[in-house]
Amino acid sequence: MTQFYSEHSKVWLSVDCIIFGFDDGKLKILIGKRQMDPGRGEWSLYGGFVSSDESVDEAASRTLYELTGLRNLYMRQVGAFGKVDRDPGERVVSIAYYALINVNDYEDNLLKEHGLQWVNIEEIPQLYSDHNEMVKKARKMMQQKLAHEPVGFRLLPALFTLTQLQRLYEAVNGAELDKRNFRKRIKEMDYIEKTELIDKTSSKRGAYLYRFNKRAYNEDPNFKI
Amino acid sequence: MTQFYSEHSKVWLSVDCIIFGFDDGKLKILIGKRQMDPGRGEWSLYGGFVSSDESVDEAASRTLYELTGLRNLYMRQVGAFGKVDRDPGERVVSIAYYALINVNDYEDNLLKEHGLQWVNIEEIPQLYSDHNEMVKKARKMMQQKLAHEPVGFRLLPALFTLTQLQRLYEAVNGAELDKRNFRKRIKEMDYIEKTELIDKTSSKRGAYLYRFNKRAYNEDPNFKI
DNA sequence: TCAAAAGTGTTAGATTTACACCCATGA
DNA sequence: TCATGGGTGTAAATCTAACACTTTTGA
Repeated sequence: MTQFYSEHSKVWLSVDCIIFGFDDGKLKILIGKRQMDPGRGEWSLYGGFVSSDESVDEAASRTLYELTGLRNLYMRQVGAFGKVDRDPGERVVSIAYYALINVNDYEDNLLKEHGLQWVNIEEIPQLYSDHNEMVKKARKMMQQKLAHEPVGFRLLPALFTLTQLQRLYEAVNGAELDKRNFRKRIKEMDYIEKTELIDKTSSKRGAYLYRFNKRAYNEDPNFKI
Repeated sequence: MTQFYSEHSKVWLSVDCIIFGFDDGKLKILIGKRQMDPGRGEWSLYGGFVSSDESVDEAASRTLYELTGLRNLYMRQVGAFGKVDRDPGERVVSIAYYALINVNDYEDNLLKEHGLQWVNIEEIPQLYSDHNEMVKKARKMMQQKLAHEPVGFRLLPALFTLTQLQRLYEAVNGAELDKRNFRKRIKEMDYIEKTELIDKTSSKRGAYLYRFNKRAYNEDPNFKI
């Protein structure tokens, strides 16, 4: 096992997940009270260790699955966090990932089971270790991503109104958008399809429901890179 | 030592460096033939192991210093590469970093000492393990960075001509730029200062030399983020 | 005197922003 | 009938892209 690199030291590798959700017009993440030492009781991201038979990406997927029961979530690596004493107990280097989920797909009983809750991104308390840094970087990367690729629908139900979509963009960017300009821009995106369905939950008149068309997106020449 | 996480397995952590330089109008990186097993003799990035008393960032700085003799290089993390079998010998997870250096600061004897050479970014051969992936991602990130922040001067001498700067942007973007539009854009950047010095090495008439003013950059309200 | 690189402005087109009113409905 | 959120177009301003000639000088 140690034939090549035995003179070097090994470290524990963990993954930590910044799980973004959108609810009540606000961008939120899932955090919980840490249930293990060191740091028991502190607010923390959900994480896990990378084991020897899985890649780091797989460890992140597995951790997300344990937490949400969902597979194939949209997930991107944020980066490695490797200060010597970032973990108060041992030398642990952590790779952070962010994921986008539709909060409706997330069952409330899982929140209790894992002792987690949704917290508004603007009101994150002090977190364990360097987790606040991770959240900050994840948020910046996610903002950047949303500005260039239509990943927003992953935070919404399969069918959504344009107002919902606009509120989502506003929450992520932290700035209000002009309704007419926003709709003009969406209309140019062939991969956001209007359906004939109408949502009446948020207005008397009702609003058309839209959906994301993945095929149209992949065929859009503007996004062939 | 293992009081908290002993049920989990540890891994070796390495850093790999994508060192960008600009010479002869071309964007290049430093690669060499690997001098250790496994993979001896294959083209490879320069790397090293993270030791127990240094952060991952420090390991990258140290590795860059060993290689170049330079400290405080511009350096950014590319990300963690963690496939199970990415290293043919052992489980090694690697954190890639890119760095920008002025090739004139790099002494040629170091090239020989480390068995390295500058290779045009468009002509990178097949590299050891997943190093080609690292280069690809590093290049994309560097492009992105250069498009939004004036980091280009780190690839140039302290004094440079506008033509040099333009060639640099062209090499990084892989596309030609219009000379007049480019110069107009540069003129608006107060942190790129014209000097009274003239460079005559590349033309009979001579071209004004410019320099980057860090203070002006930090005070530029457009870049307060 | 001429080859080679440096330097310089203007205009058309495209994109972005600002802005206000009518519609449909359930309470 | 009215309060609420849904839906729609135009014009000004800004930004981007295209484009060609003069200058300087060493060989």
